[in-house]
Amino acid sequence: MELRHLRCFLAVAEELHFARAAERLHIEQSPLSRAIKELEEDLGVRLFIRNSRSTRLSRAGQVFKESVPRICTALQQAREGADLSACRRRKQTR
Amino acid sequence: MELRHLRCFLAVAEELHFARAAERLHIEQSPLSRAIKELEEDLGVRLFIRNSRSTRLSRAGQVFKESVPRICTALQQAREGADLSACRRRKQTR
DNA sequence: CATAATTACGTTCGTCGTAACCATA
DNA sequence: TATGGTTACGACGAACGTAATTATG
Repeated sequence: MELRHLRCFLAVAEELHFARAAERLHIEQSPLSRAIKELEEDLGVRLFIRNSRSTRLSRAGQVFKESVPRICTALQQAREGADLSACRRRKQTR
Repeated sequence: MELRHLRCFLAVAEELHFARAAERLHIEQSPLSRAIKELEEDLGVRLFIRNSRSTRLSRAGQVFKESVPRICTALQQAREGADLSACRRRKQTR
């Protein structure tokens, strides 16, 4: 799994539409479709139920969607924490 | 930032030695060095203080290291949550 | 001068986009 | 038959490994 997969998942989970999600991500539908497929294979679980007229979250997809924000928050906190302590250090240093 | 970068960071942060960390990751020292550099550039912060004889965490690196486990936990929970609900669904379905 | 990290360089693999394809309402 | 998702395929960029380089204790 890579963060790219999570970004793709989130877009599709929110749009429930591959074409719109792809547009939002500034990529084409084809790599998006593949990314979701890769993620599903990695997890061993189908995240979306899609027939050729509609896309909706599977049960597993719903649960997964709920946990993604926690990952994003953790990532952001890591970023900010590092940045903040570097700023403080820069202050101390001069 | 990609998860690859976090895996690399964690290995170096724990080993405090690029060669050992690389070995542990089953990659060479060279891509590892680059990955750390990329991460540092992405964060805009130096994570390790390294001269050619030793490697140690910077202040920002220490803070970052503390936040990485939270990310890993969140990722694992997402994985398990999806997997679990898929199992439950399979049970229900039959 | 030995050890540890980085840079140079060519190769390989992954990801992309275009286009053809398949499925269903 | 129009719409929406997937598969095929060639091109490009990112990541790798080997080897040369730099730096310092």
